[in-house]
This record gives sequence, structure tokens and C-alpha cells, in this order.
Amino acid sequence: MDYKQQVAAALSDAVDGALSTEDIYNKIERPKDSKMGDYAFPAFVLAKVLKKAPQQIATDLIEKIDQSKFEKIQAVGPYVNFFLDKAIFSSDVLSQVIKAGASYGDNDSGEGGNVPIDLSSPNIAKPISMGHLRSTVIGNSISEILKKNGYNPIKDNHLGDWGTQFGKLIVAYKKWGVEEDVKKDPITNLVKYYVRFHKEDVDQPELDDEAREWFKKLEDGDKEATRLWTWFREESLKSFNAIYEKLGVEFDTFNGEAFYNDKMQEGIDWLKKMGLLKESQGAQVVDLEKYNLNPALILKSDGASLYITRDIATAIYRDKTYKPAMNLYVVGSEQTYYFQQLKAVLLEMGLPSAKELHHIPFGLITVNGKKLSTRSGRIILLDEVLDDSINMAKKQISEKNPDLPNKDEVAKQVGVGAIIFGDLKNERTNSIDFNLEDQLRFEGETGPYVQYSHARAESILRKAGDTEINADNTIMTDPEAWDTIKTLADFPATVIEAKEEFEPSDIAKYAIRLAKTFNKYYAHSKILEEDDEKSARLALVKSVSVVLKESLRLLGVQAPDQM
RNA sequence: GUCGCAAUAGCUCAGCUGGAUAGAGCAACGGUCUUCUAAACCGUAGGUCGAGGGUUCGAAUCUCUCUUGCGACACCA
Repeated sequence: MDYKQQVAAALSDAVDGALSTEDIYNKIERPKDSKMGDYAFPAFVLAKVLKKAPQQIATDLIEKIDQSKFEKIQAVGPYVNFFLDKAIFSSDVLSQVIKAGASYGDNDSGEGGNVPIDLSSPNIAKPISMGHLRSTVIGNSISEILKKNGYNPIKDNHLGDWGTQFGKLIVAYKKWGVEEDVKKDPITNLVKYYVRFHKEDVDQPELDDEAREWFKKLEDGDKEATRLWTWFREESLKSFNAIYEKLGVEFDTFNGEAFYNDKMQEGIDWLKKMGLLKESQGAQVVDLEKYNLNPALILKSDGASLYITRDIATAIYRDKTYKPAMNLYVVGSEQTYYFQQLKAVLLEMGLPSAKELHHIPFGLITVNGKKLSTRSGRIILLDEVLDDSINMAKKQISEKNPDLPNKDEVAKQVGVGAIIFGDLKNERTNSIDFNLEDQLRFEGETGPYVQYSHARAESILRKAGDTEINADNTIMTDPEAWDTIKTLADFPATVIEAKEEFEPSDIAKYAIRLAKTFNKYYAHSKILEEDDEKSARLALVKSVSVVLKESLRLLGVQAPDQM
């Protein structure tokens, strides 16, 4: 039931058509403080039409409004404040949550539409850093959020397994590489060669020519180049998968750039057929002047492909394979301009899904204000941060709850949860200057705080045993209970909002808000006390537990029952 | 240089389509564990919302100018 609609209807009747119900609906707001009611209507908007002072209008309105459906309605200054009938509202919300369980907040607005999502996308032969964390966990969360909104997301780890850097890597390996070292610790050693390459090519520019040659060989299917490439790729994937497992992220496809290597011609032919390709300084470009963008370079002057060539192939492939409702790319905000160009090219080509291509940018992770870079060795390894966090969680458990069963498993859930939640709680596009201390904080508005709140709720439910949980008769007198119930009621709208903005932080902030209001309730009420309201209180605790767990799930964070 | 994004408490950030005294967390100071997990709760202190103009009954929010920071600007991804 839409209670805001009920408020709008009541107002609409009282103003005699001075304002449409829809206009009224849009003007209704939520007071910051519960003491000022559950919904409020600012009378300013009527001042002009009625030529009266807003305070007067507010006072007049409460005389005319049918108050029977509300607990009370008050005029406070220029506002009309509505107080909902708590018993009806509470029973309504709690019985909905308990009946629906984890599917509370589900909607089917996505109509089952396919949504390929580009996420994570680490580069072969390079370590997974904190930078990749963002794409991985944001993409993973958006995938869960889309599912909850009725879409069918397809998570594609668009591996950086192609490109000129492989020419460089092959050259470096052939010059300085040791097979045993790579087998022992692939990423570390491959990176070592790569970094050395970039040191030496400053004085020996001919190295870059060699690298270009080797990449061309790779593109042409040369045997040795292919063998080395395959090997580097396999070793790298092994080490990536260990990290993905720790994070609890799974993918549907691993269609990296190499996958599209033999699919680029179709896009090029398409562009040619439509007369979109033009020669410019020896290279092939698409003019994008009508989009107010610089020309997009499609083929290098030596005929080799570029990032965009493969992305065009990707878009065509996805279009054909999935008939996507949306096509998403979770990639850093530094590539915003590039994605504008890509979308413009695809629009020019008339690709059906081009209109629904969305770049989902996120802010940069820096260290002391400087960009991370494998070449310069300025890098924070995700795996190390995760392990630090897990160890921190272990320490906390041995201090606070030494008798906890399966400590290691819980430490992993809490430690990893802290890192994921920490990344997702702020707006995507904010840039982050990395600070390990901040990452390992488990107090205040953090993942562990939300997990802890959930664990407390579960603990109460365990203690309650098989006491009846009854949501039908929920007369609860504590004001904290009322705030919690109202927050529970906000969940479905939050799920929609998060989908529309592609913004996991909406869910994370919601989870904090719910945890906070529940903790307040917990601190002020004796839930297991034997009285008439006990089963209603348990209904509230059960509902909180369900919705907290579901919120965390949407973020890709586990919710242990004890911690 | 051009374009884009940002600027809110000591630090990290919220602030919904403009609305009631600008809010959290951390850090600081003080209080609450014989009773459901103190990873919690309660309180104190802390602000010219980068600067200046404009629109409006009303601006942190919309608009313009400026300052500062970050990013992007064709043969990398």
C-alpha cells in the first residue's frame, strides 16, 4: 500500500482542485524528525493560488482534511504534518516482510531482459590491485540489484588478454625470463619482466619496435607467440580465481579481448559499408563531429586493431547473442570520454542496443594523491589488503567472542565484507585516496557494523526458540520500533532507486540506516520480555534480520548468524 | 589550452526531484555491560556548505563568473 498516495488523496480532496493530486504527491516530503510526523506537505505552493499566507493555509487545511485514516494531522507553521496509523502500517509492513522473506523488495520491472555487464577486467600478467576491486564489487552488486529488479544480468569478465602489452611481455620474457620462476610465482615474475621492459625502453626505443612486431605476430597466429600468450594467460587466471573466490564473486563469461580477435572484421565491414570510415593521417577514423566529439580512431596506420575495434566487436556480439535490454560497462571514470565515442560510433552504425549502452564510471583509487600504476610499481595488491582485513577480523573475534564456532569462516566473511562494504558505501564516482587504516576499521558505519546488527537479531531469534512470531497485531509503543518499521518499509523503493542510478551505495547507506535504527531499538527495548507485545517485537526483529541480510547480499557481502 | 568531474566539521563522507534549527562516522571529551553479543548505545564540543553575483516566498541543492584540485584530450587500455 502506498501511504504517500493516501496522504496526497486526502489533501487533494481538501484543496478543491487548486492543485492536482499528482502535483501534491510530488510535493509531499518526509520530515527529518519523526516527531514532526511521517509525511509533510509544505503549504508554500498554495500561497500564490489561494493568495493567503502559507501558515494560514496549513491551519485551514487541517479543518478540511478527512482525518479518519490517520493517527493525527497537525499544522506546524507552513507545514501540514501527517501521522500515520501506526498499528495498521506496522502490521502491513511486517507481515509483508515476513511473508516474502528474502524476496521482499523484488519487482519485475526488468521483464527478464538480458543485461551483459563488463566488470573486473584485470589484465593478464598483471596483479589484481585495489583498482580492480572497484570494478569487480560494483559490477557484482549492480548485477544482484538488477536481478532483484527482474533483469537477467550476464557478468562478463572482459579480460585484458590482448593488446600491444603482450608484445612487450613476450620480448621481455624472451630476453630475461626464466621458465621455472614464472611457474613458481607467475604474476610477480611476469610483472618484474614488464617493469624492466619499461625501464630499459627509455634508452632502447628499438625494444618498442620489437614489441610491436611480436604483437603483430600474435595477431597473425604465430606459433611461438601464441604458445607464450596461452601460457601467460593460464597462469594468470589461476591466481585471479583464487582472489575471486575470496571475494565471493563469480562470472558468467570470460570473453576477454582475445575472444573478439577474430570477430573484429564484421564491425570494420559494417563501418565501411555504411561509409563511416575515413582515412586520416594514414589511420582509419569515424568522424563524430555531430556528437561534438573528436574522431574515433578505429584502425592504426599499420592496420592493427585498437581497444575500440574490439569493443565494437564486443557490442555487436552482445547485441546478436543477448538482444540486451541494456549493455553495461563498469569501468573507471577516466574513460568517460572514450565511452562517449564508443557509443556514438555504435549509434552511427545503427546497432539496436547502442541507445542502452551505459558506461558506469567510478572514481580513481590513488595513493598519496597519485594514480596507481603497474609500470611504476606503485600498486596496492588486493589480495594483501583482503588478508590484512581477515587477520584483523580474527583478532577481533578472539577478543570479543572467543567461543565462536567456525572462527576462520566468520573472520573471512567479516574481513572481506569490511573491504567490499567500505568500497560500496560511498558514491561510485568519488575518488578514493587509499588508506589501510580506514579500510580496516570495523566500528561505526562499516560492513562489520551491519553484519553485527544482523548477528544480534539472529541471536535474539535463537534465544526466542519457537516462540510465535506474529505480525498481525503489532501495537508497539517504543518510538524506536516505529522508526525501524518505517525504515523497513523504505526497502523496495531503495531497490528501485539503486537500479535506476546503478548505485550500490544507495543499498549500503540504506543498510547502515536500518542497522542504526535497529541498534537504537535494541538498546532501549527488552525484546524477549514476556508481555502482549513480545510476538510483535519478534516479528520486527525477524524482519530486520531478513532485510539486513538481503541488503548485504545485494552488495555481495555475507551475513553470518554469529560473530 | 579545450572539455569533463569535484570542493560541506580536524579527517572521511551523507544531504532525495530547491523547503522546517545543515547531518553521520572517525578522531577529542564524558556516561552506559549481575539481565537479549559494548564490533553497541547515550551525551558534549566542532560549520561564512571554496569565493562572488543571479533566479525564488525559500538555495548546500538550480544558473553564471572566478579560484583550487583531479581526470580526459587519435595510432595505450
